[in-house]
Amino acid sequence: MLDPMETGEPEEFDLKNFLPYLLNISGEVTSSGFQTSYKEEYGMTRTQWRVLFHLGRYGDMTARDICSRARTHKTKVSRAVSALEGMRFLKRQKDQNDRRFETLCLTTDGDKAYKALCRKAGQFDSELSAKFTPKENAILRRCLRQLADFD
Amino acid sequence: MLDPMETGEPEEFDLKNFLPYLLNISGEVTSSGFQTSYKEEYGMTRTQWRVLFHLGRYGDMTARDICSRARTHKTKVSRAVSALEGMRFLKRQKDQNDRRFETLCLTTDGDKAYKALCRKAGQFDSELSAKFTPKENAILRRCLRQLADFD
DNA sequence: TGGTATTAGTTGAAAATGTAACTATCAACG
DNA sequence: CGTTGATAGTTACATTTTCAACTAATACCA
Repeated sequence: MLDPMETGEPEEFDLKNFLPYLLNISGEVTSSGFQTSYKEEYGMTRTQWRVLFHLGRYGDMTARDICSRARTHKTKVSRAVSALEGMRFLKRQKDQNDRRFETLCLTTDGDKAYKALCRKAGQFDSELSAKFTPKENAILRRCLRQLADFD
Repeated sequence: MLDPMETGEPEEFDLKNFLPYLLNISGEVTSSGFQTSYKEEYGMTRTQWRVLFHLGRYGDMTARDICSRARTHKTKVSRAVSALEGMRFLKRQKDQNDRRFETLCLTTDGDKAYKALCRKAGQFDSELSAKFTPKENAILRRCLRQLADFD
């Protein structure tokens, strides 16, 4: 395992501090715990959860809006929308001015599911937040929003 | 971005501050940028990258070790190991004392790939770190390690 | 007009992942 | 021994995601 091209490179790189890796692992760990609450009860995937929450939280919008707000690819959103439509959680409405668009809006059932999951999400987030001080929480979230290109 | 809709409902939950969501989005955004460097050049997936880096950074170990250190499911690791073996980036060696185990170790090619990608990763991480102050970086990484159940 | 480029969204095939069951090896205990 | 149970790793099958076309509607511009 000796490498003749070794140029005395300092081996300072530490995987456990590499941000993309850390973000993915912590994202998987935290999400997989929370996911059971909607997967078992509603048979929903993570992407479907995202779409539901965007509509529930920010009101009616197009698939394109969800794509850009959630930095999610349009095929993922398209399929999630179809699935949620099949569950009768949302409806589509063609824009009469520009018929390429369709506005998505939650049905009563969809809104009910959103509100129920919203409570669970709030509780789950509180448990996670409890691990840190208010200041750490603020910094953590601000950094993450910046990395996610939010704001 | 628009603020919460004050339509009457007490809407305290904010998606953009929900930790699992934030972690996933920021993880996807940061990883997808970095991923091109190993996907195009080595045809490697994210899981394969993980396995390669664990062996490169921490030395020979079993698949089980990688599973627990990277919090990755054993089927993912198993397939990544097979793929990396097919690329001649690693070899397996049955443990003579307990033949259920096999120790994985990088080949010369695997180590070369690791070192090349290591430089890119270090550079990439520096660019990300530059967005924050040293203190923010320290807090961010410490929080993430804790969420990931590291240490 | 008409031709070209964009944009919103869908679809099919290939790749990756998740889940559960499977093989093989070893340990513990009668 | 032999049975039971645990552990390392693989495999089969279903689901999800990715990637590259694709349709349909609109915008731009000569």
